[in-house]
Amino acid sequence: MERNVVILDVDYVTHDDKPVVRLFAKDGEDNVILIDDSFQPYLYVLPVGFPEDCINEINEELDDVIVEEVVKKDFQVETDFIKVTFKHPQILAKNRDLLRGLSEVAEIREFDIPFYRRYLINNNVVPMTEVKAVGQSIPSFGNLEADELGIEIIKLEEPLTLVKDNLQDFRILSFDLEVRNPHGMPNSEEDEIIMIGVASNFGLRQVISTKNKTNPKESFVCQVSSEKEMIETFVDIIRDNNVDIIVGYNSDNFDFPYLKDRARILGVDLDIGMDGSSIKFIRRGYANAANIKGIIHVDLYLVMRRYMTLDRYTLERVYLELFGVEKIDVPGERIWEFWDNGGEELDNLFDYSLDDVVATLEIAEQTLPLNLELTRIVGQPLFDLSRMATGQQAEWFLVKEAYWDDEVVPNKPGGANFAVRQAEEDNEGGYVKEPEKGLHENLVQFDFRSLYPSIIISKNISPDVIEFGEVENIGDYNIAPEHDFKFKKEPKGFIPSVIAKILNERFKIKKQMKASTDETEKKSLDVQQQAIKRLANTMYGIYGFPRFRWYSFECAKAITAWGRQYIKKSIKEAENFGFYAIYADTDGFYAKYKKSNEE
DNA sequence: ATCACGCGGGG
DNA sequence: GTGTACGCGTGAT
Repeated sequence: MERNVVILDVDYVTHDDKPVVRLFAKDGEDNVILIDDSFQPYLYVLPVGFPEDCINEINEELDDVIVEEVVKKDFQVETDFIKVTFKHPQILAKNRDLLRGLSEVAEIREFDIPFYRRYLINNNVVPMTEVKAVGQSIPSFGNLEADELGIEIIKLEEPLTLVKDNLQDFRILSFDLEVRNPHGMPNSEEDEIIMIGVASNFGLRQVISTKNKTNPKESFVCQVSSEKEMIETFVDIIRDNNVDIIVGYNSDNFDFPYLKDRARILGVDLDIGMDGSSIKFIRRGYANAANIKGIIHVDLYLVMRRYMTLDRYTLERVYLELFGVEKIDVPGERIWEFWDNGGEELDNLFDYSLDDVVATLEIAEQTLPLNLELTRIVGQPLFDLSRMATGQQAEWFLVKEAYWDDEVVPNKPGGANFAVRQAEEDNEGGYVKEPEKGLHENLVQFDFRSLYPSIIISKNISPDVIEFGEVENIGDYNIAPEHDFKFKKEPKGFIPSVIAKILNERFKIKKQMKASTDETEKKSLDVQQQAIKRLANTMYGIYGFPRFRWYSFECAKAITAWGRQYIKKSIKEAENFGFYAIYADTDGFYAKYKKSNEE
């Protein structure tokens, strides 16, 4: 059978000792899980000497692996690698150190790329796009029973093919808890949930509570008899409304953990996952991320920290910044009093609860389009992408590009290397001319368009074309000011070529945008080009952070050195025409016109 | 200066 | 889960 579905998320499970990728997808109101058991984990080994010697050594040490010689590019140079394919990602992880320690092994590569991410990249499966799935509909898989869960399970028989990639109409639901906490911060063991606010982009506006407004007739409150019923009602709302994306504000750290604790205490099942599973908390560094299989949970707090630069990121502050409107505010430590006192105060608390959850929804509607575009460009799930730093987004984009370029990706800098790098002085950054005090009138403004990306492309700044040794013909190189780092003019470096490619894509989109007469399409194209711009601008940052794969302090220094040279040169040039810069920063300056005989 | 530590958001 | 945030301000040394 074949069926067009939208890919929402991905994971893998172990079935008969084999890793099986599961793609959580939707076809309208139908939940579909696609099963693919055809993909196997692998890593690359760089041999010390003859590949055969290395292959023999690996075969002696490891059972149940496929060992083969392959030619891949390493910093653009065709290189003999050995590809080692394992039966399971965990077996790969277990044998990494052993492989690294072998005498014929110089280096291991691509050993730390999560299995599901490798799957998406290598199979060109892009989350939040519509694809055609060809396979066999099966009644059950592992502990999944299709009828029982009300889903369809399709075992894939052919590679997925893209149908549509600019989908926008996802069903978004926001939620927010209010808690009765008279003794400081809420404690889930003692403090009950008193309200659950829900709002959606398909018209839902509701607060579930055990109390009601003074005038229940014209009320948005859904009154229930207990906290337990409150949670059950919330679960039903999620189940019944075919939700694609659930959003909250700080919901990774507060709402979902709290909800899960209370549900456990009250004996409520939170089995809202497409596979019948409950909310799970995935460790990400020191923080947890709340995950529901088949429903994408986006914590907007994390998104907003990347989306805009503010001194604080409270819901109120972010909302004010985005919409210029003050929200209703109830101080957290007084919520319990409003609840207990009832009357007008309780009415206000209900209004506050609804206001919060509606604000959260509005923020989602404002910011998710960009993140959907980034998801499709980067090629990793929205759940992951919304929790990545921009540098990580750029890195996973590059990992994908590297695969299709036949490049083996560099390892993350680490270990002893890391300490040395960290000790290095900070990169100088852009040129800043402190603004002159006073009120300036009749200023002219000058700035470079995407200065750093342009420099990376025009000077071919890339770790794979940097030359540290003596060179024969200096004319074959771009020489960075101040530091004299040498970059080959040919061939084009990996990162410059990737940036050139996406900026070209951006150019095409902007042209389409201008030509388009459809407002919705225009808007969507605009978001696409913004997403690309963000990614291109982040590439510079990739060079400057010591824990990224393409870290290169030399490249980072060369970019800013050229940047300073360009801006200073422009200021000087402007002076020749009688313009005097009163303030400059990195890629632009403000100047005023002065007559030649004036001071 | 340098370092270790802890915080953010949420109620 | 082929894993272990991050960047900044504070107060102590």
